Amino acid sequence: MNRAPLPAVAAPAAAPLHRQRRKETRPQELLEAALLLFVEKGFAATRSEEVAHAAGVSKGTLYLYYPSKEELFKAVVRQNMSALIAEGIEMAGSYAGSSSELLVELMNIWWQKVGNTPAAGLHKIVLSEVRNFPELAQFYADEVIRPADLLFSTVVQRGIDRGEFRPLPVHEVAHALMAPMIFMCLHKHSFGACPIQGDEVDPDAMIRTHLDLVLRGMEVRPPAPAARRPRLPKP
Amino acid sequence: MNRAPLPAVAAPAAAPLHRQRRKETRPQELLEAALLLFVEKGFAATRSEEVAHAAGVSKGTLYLYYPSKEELFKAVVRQNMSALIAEGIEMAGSYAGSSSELLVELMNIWWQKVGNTPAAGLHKIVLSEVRNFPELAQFYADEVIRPADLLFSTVVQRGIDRGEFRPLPVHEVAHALMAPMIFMCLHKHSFGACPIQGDEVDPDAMIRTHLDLVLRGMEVRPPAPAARRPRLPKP
Amino acid sequence: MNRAPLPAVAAPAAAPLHRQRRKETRPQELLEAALLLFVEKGFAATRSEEVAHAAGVSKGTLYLYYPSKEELFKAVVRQNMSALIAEGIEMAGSYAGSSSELLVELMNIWWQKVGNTPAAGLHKIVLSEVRNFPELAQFYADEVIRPADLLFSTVVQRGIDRGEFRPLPVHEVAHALMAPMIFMCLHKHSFGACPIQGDEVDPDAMIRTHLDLVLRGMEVRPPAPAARRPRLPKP
Amino acid sequence: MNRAPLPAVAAPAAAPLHRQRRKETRPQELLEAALLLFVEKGFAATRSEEVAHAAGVSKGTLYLYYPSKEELFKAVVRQNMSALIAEGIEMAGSYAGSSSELLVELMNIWWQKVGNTPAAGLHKIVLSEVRNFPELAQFYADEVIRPADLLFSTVVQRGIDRGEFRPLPVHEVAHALMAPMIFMCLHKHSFGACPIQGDEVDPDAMIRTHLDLVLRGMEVRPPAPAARRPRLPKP
DNA sequence: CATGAATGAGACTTCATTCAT
DNA sequence: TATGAATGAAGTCTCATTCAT
Repeated sequence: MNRAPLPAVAAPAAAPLHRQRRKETRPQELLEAALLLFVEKGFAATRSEEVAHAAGVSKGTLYLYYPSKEELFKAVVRQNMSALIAEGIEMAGSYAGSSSELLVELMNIWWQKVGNTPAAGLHKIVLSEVRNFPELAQFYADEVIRPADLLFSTVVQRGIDRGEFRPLPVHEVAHALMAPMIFMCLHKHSFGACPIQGDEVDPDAMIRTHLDLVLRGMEVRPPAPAARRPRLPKP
Repeated sequence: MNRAPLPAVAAPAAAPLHRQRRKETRPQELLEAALLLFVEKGFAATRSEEVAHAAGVSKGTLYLYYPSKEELFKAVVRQNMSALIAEGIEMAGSYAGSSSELLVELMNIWWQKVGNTPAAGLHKIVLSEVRNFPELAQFYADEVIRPADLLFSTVVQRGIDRGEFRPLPVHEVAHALMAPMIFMCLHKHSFGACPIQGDEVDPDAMIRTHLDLVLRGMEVRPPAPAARRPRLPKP
Repeated sequence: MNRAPLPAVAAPAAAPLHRQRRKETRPQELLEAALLLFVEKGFAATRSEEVAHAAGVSKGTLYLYYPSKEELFKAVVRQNMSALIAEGIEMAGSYAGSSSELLVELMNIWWQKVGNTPAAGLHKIVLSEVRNFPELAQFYADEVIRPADLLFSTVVQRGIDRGEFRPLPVHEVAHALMAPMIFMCLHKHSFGACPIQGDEVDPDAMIRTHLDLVLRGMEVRPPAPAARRPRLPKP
Repeated sequence: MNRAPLPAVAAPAAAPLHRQRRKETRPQELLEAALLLFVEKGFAATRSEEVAHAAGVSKGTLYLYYPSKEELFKAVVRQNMSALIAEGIEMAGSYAGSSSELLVELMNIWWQKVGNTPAAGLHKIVLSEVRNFPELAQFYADEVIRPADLLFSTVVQRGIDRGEFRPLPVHEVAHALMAPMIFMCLHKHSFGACPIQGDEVDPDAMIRTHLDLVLRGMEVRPPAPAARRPRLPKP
């Protein structure tokens, strides 16, 4: 594949300072470099030497902190995962406004703090690599999917309880709410990063429309005349 | 990574017809085997010998038809791409019912003929590998994204023109409609394929809910009292 | 250590014949090359590429036949081991002469067929590497040490039974008989292979003397006057 | 190979005396640790960090005393070599008893002071590594083999001169006497250190038998009737 | 003196690709 | 055409050695 002579994605400002000791900050620097490269090129196409170089250290140093490329990968996932969760949880609790507004707020913040962050690319790597790292699947489900599901389900239920939303299957709604957000993350770090003619997707506009549609669709109002409503497929 | 001794994903059903299998179908068989394996393990983790073996031929034969693994990969993408598009286009035109019903129908069929097909996994590989195969980006945009966008945009516009839907930004709506479908495809071929405790997502239920919400959100109806409607974020 | 640019210990007569297919003979050739190199330099100091080169093939080919350097090593031991055993067993049986003569005969043949063979060097590698390959210990004990012990013990017992030898602890005698033989093998492939001033050990003369002494010491004769016999240490 | 996380074979018994341990003894401690580890795992499989750790110092400190692992190895050999020789020489001279008794005494003491000592393992490493350290060969021959040969040859000659032993080739007899001793040392540090089923060799019993046989074989007595003596092989 | 973080040459191993049969 | 043995570039990882602190 592409094999530029060590791109030095984030080459250290001052190269001459060789052999500086920074045991405390090294893991973090390596993790950041690795996140960027894994997201950009995928796990297999990222050489461990590239990661080291991008973090401003030599090949050997990487292995001082992570015993293998696989472990480095998992560490990247774990680190960013925890961050992801922390974000979501801390904002869930005591909200006074309407549930619609809370949802908009949540989505909004999530997009700002996660979706627009390099960590958003994490979804892409995990998606690409779960089959090769089966242990990540459960981890991701426990640490990301379920908590997020819980968060949104709770808010949706709150809206139903308060009479803001019509009765709805909360988990499915939660998924329907999140799916386009995740989708945009994935897009941003795949097609979105390539120079494509005529495919300008504006994430913000898309998300705004998505919320506009779905929130309206959740409102408590008399359904449209039966004749006009299409029959939804049953599995 | 996992390196089972050549799992023979689709071992030649009928070996007895010694090297007399129709040579015309070789490329097709190779592409099918490759699709399955690329989807399952990713591009890099799939060995060309595995593909050959799964297609019932020897390693050398693969190179008789495709000059490299990269070309094989692109051929897989191209072949399945075309199929994807063909499906959608052919049904768009002459539909008599309501636009809502048409959308439901389209989604429905797409899910049947694409989403539930191994070809759906294509999205996953392309997503994972575009950055390593920049040429695929434009190709994918031209062959998949834009046509699909066009298809859905047209139907949405039709609905607006016929007074079924309220005025809406058609492209964004098209994306909002498709995103959860694509998302489900991706999920199915990543997390969905792993044995996870407590993450049972039912694609059909989710999609039904998604359509229910969005179609309702598109309907022409007096908006909710201004006070209750949350302010949507502006970029 | 020494890093000559691929010594080609036994470089193939005709180098130009690249890519000749010899699936049948390859394992044997590799094993022979490996035996020589392992004996000469030890396991760790032998690069797998050297072995391949000495066998006239490329690095990759080695791994077509043996999955790792460790497995290659074990295969070398196993192969030569079996040979060793076969030699010993086949000569044990029906001997008509005196037990002394039989012992001399056995030692003689063993030295011709094993001691003077590259396989003799096997003792050295195994000795050097057992601690790193614990599984070899049992293997070697079962396949080499015990059978050899049995062979010699049987002959010694035969001699005692026939009144040729005085009553003796057969196992200890067996070991005392073999030890100098093994020692010579080890010497031959270590110091013996180095150009040393003033250490000319003549294996044959040494072995002849060893047998002369020990066989005489086993004979049935009135012991020397008690006064002259030294007290042997008791553990 | 085996790569336990630094077993600390001889971890510093008393750590509290912070970096105040007598600097004079450092080299000695390093040599001892190195001897143990080299004997146990071989030269290549012993990491210099392990040696340092076992001696209770850091990796860097090792290099303050020995410029390289090779030099450390040679120092280990040299140091222990001298010890070996010193032992033997000092007792040879003024002995009053019979030569048989002197030999038994020598063997006895050697086994106590060398054979049962970690230094005995030295034979193993040197044997394994001479070919990689050619300079050691001459050194070892000069410092160990020749002096030992001289020592034993002298005693044998003394026995012949005094009419205790029959005329014999003294050097060969010296070798025949030593071989089983060396052999037992080697065994002790290779197979002897592995848990093997059914190969219980008792070094003391074996050595006792060896001496019993050989000393008897050396006695001045009428040879057995010519007819019964086997013809020894001539080279 | 001592430390231990950092380095980088070098070893093992994989696998896409070639080519004699 | 088809095969599969053979190749060798390239990647992962180790560890002897260095050197800033």
